[in-house]
Formats: sequence, structure tokens, C-alpha cells
Amino acid sequence: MTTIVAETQDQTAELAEVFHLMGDPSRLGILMLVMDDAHSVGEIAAATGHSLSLVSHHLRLLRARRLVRAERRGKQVFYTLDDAHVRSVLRDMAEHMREGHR
Amino acid sequence: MTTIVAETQDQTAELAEVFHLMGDPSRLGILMLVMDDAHSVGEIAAATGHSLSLVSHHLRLLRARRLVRAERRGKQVFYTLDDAHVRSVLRDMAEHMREGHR
DNA sequence: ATAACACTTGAACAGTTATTCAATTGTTAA
DNA sequence: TTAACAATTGAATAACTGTTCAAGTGTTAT
Repeated sequence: MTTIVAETQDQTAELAEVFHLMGDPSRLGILMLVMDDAHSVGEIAAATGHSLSLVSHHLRLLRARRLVRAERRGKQVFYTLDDAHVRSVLRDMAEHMREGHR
Repeated sequence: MTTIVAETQDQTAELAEVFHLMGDPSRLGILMLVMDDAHSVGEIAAATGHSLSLVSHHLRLLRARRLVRAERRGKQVFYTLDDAHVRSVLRDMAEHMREGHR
């Protein structure tokens, strides 16, 4: 038996959706920012240089696919990466990038 | 020092480009097919159910970012995954998908 | 040379998507 | 209840992208 990553086209499509979410620079920046500890939407906007609105739109998509988790603390809402695999993938690909600079 | 995945926005953009390539179902299917052994374009088209043209277009993009490598044998051109990290990422994310089905 | 096979390329189109702006909801303090 | 702060939402738009079709290039056999 050879290595089968996803048996059905359905699973492939689901996998692709996750990669698609990671495939936007703004979203990827957000994911990398919240991968170690939680940040409020305002903090994320300030750190990434994007508008509050844009960040919120992206967070909604990431939340829908359970890549991040939201937690409200008073007026603020804090987001963290909610997926160990995505976290390890981000680390793995970062390494790939470093080596890729041949 | 906390974990820094990509220091510059440039690196983030590059990383995002790779994820973006993996984020299309057709392309992801191609990547998964050629991740273990080389396949000709015709084989890939037949296996994925896509047109020769479409497969070729996608392979061009994957080639440009060095995710796959092309090797001509007579009339045919064989493609293989040319990136160990992408390979490990594909495996990792497949596992994620399995667990995700709660 | 010609033909047949295998793949690539370019243009064109439809559908998608990232971003912005304005309005709205939810939360806390006065 | 207001006011101020924090975040979300919806609509609108400009740019992008996946796919198709037709034409083109390269390779092997006749």
C-alpha cells in the first residue's frame, strides 16, 4: 500500500480549504501572530498594519474553519491558534523557507 | 525569545504563496498524486479527471515555485514532488483532517 | 517529410475573493 | 441613559484566478 493522504475528493477539498486560508498573506500574518499567545483584534490590527475591519473579516473565516479560537475579555476579544497541526505546519514551512533560500 | 516563524513580511508573502498553491483542490490532488512517485501529465490528467490543459497549467505554477520537478522521458514528461517539507506538511495535514472529523 | 502522440501556451470568460467604507452590535464607565 | 471603546457585519468594488478552447511546440515513428 502506497501512502494515501486523502482517500476521497471530499477530504482533499477540505484540506485545500485549510491551505487556502493559510495562503493569504494577511491571514498568514495573523495566524503567525496568534500561534504562541492570544492577541486582541486591536493588537492584531496594530501589529499587522491592517484595518480593524479587515482583520475581523479574516478572523471570521479562520474561526469558521476552527483554525483560531475567540475568547472575550471585557470589551476586547482575544484570538489564539486553535490547531496543533496548523501550528506544526507553520513551523515546518518556515524551515522550508529558510532552506529554500539557496 | 519567542518563536518567530517569519521575520519579514517578504518571507510571510513567500510562505503564503506556497500555501496558496496547495490551497486549490485540483492542485492539491496533483501534489498528492505525485508525492510518492513520478507520473506523466497524461497519467495525472486521467487519475484526477482533469483535462490535459488544466493539469499542465497547474504544473507550470507548481514548477515555478519548485514544488514539483519535471523530467522528460521520450514524449512524456514525468513530474514528482520536489520538496520534502511540502511532503511532510501534506502528511501532517492529512492527520489533522482525520482528527478533525469529531 | 509527414503523421501521430504528448504536452504546453495564450487568450478569454466566469466566478471568486481581498479590501474598503459605513453602519451596527456589544461592553464598560460616567 | 449617554458616551466611549472594541469589534462585527454588509454592501460594493477592483483585482485575481481556475477553467476551457484553440493553436502551438517538441518528440518519436513511419
